[in-house]
Amino acid sequence: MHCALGSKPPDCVHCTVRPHALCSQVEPTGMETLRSMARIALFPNRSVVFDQGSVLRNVFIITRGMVRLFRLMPDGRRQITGFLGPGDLLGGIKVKANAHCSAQAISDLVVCGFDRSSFSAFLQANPTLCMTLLVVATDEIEAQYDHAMLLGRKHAAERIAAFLLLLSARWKPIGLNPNVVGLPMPRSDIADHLGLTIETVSRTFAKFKQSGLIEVPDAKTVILSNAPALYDLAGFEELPDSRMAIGM
Amino acid sequence: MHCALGSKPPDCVHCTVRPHALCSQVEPTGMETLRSMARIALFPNRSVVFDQGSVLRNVFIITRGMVRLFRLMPDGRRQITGFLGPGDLLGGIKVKANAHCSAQAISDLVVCGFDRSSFSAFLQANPTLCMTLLVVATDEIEAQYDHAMLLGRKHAAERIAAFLLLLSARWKPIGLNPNVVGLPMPRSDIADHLGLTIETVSRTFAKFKQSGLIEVPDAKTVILSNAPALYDLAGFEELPDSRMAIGM
DNA sequence: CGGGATGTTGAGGCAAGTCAATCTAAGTGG
DNA sequence: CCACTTAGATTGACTTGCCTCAACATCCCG
Repeated sequence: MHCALGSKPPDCVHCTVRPHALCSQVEPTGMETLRSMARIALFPNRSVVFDQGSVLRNVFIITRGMVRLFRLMPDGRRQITGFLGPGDLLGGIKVKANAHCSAQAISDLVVCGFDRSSFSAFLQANPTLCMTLLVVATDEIEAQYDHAMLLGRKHAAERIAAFLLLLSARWKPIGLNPNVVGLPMPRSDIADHLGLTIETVSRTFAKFKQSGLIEVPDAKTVILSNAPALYDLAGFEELPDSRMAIGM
Repeated sequence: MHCALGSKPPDCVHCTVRPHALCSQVEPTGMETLRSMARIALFPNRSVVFDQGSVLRNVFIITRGMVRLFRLMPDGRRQITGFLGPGDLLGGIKVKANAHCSAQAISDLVVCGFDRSSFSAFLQANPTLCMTLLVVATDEIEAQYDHAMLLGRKHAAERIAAFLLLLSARWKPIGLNPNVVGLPMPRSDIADHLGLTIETVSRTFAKFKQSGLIEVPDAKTVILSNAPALYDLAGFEELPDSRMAIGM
C-alpha cells in the first residue's frame, strides 16, 4: 500500500456515499462501532491499492474516485474484471486472503479502510449486514454472468454499446444525466475490459459517431444521442439495474 | 419444474456428498432442522430445472448428476456460465428472485430441494453458515474473474487446456484419477462455455491428440497424457483449488 | 439395421488483431 | 508564452485465428 491510513471519518451521517454504500444497511448503534474501525485513506491517481497475489490486510469502501481491477498473464495480457467507484466495496471479505486481482486507482481515490479481521468480526455480529452482503455478492455473480455473455458471444459493437449503457446506468442514482457518460479510464482499459484492442474500440466509437448514435466532444466524454438504438444493439435481456458492486 | 418434490432425505449422516456440500458446515442440531426442510427431487436428463426469468421457489443442493447454467440471446446465441455437480448449490439465495440463467440437467439429476424463504430464514439463524456461504460466493466471483480472463484474452488452445484441467481438478476430491477426465456434456456445451464453436473445439482436441497431450478413447472421455504441458498451455497463475460452486 | 443426434474434417471468408503512421492533448521547461 | 516532449487516441493497410458452410463419419438406441 502506498498510502498510510489516516484518521477516522469525522461524520458518517452526512457522508455523500453512505446512501449508496454498505454502511446504509447498518443501524445507528452499529454505525458508531463501524466508524471507530474506519480509517480514511487517500490513493493518488495511478497508485496501486493492492497487487495480485499480495496479502490483503484491509477492506475498503470507496468514497471518491475509481479503481480498475485486473488480472495479468505472464506475457502481459490483461483482463480488467471491473471498475469500482463510490459506494463500492473493494478487497473482498475473506479474513485470510491473497488478492486475486490487482487494484489500481484511475483517479485520485478516497476510501474508508477497515482491518479485515475486525471487519469480519463486525460482520459475524451483524447477521442482517451479512445477509445484505450475500445479496451484493450474488448480484456481482450475476453481473459476471452477463459479462461472460458479452466476452464469449457478443460482437465488438454490441460490447461497446453494452459498456456505455452500463456506465450510464452506474451514475444515474447519483443524479447525473444518463445521456452524458464520462469515461474516466483510457481506451486501453476499455479494450482490456471488453476483450478487444484499443484500435477496435476506437474504430467502433468512430462508427457509432458516423451513425449518429453518439457524440464524442472529447476523448473522456460520450454523449448518447440515441440511447434506445444503443440499447437494441447491446442485446440486453433486461437492463441490469444499478447496484452496489464488490471486487477482490 | 418438471418433477414434484418428494420425501425428506432418510439419512444425512451417511450422505456421500455431505462432506463436499454446504451441509457439512451445519452442526448436528441445525442439521435436523435442515433435513426436515429438505425434499429429494429427481430431474431426468435434459429436463429443465428452471428457466431464465422464471420465479425461483426453491434452492437445490445437488446430490448426483450435473446441470448446465446458461443464458440465451434472442437470436439463439448461448453462453454457458458454468456446470454444477454433486455438492454444489443451485438457484442462489435471494428470497425473491427471478432466475438469471436457465438450468438444465445434462444427466439424471438428484437434488435436495429447499423452499427459498425457509432456507433464507435458516441462514439468518445460522451466522456461521451465512459466513461460509459468503466465502463460497466470493470464490465463485473469483472463478468468474478467471473465466473472464479466459474468454477475453486466451486463445482457443489455452481455453481448452484450462477447461480440461479445471474439470480434472473438480473431481479430484472425490478420489477419481485426475488424468482421466469425463466429459458429461456435448461439444456444443464446451463451445458455448468457452466462447468457441464446436468445430474449433473438435479441431483443438485433434491438435492436442496429435501433439500427444491427450488421448480421446471415446468422445466423452479424455486422458491427460501430459498434464504439465497442458498446465503450461492453460496459462494459469495458480491452479484454482477445487471448491464448492454456486450458480443462479 | 436404419436414422437422428453428435462429432470430425475440409475449404473459404471475415471480424478483429497486428503493425505502423499520424494526430491530438497535456504537460514541462526555457 | 511558445517550442518540445510524451502519452493517448485515431486512422489505414495488411494479416490471421476463428467462424461459417458443407460434407462426411460415428455413435447410440429403438
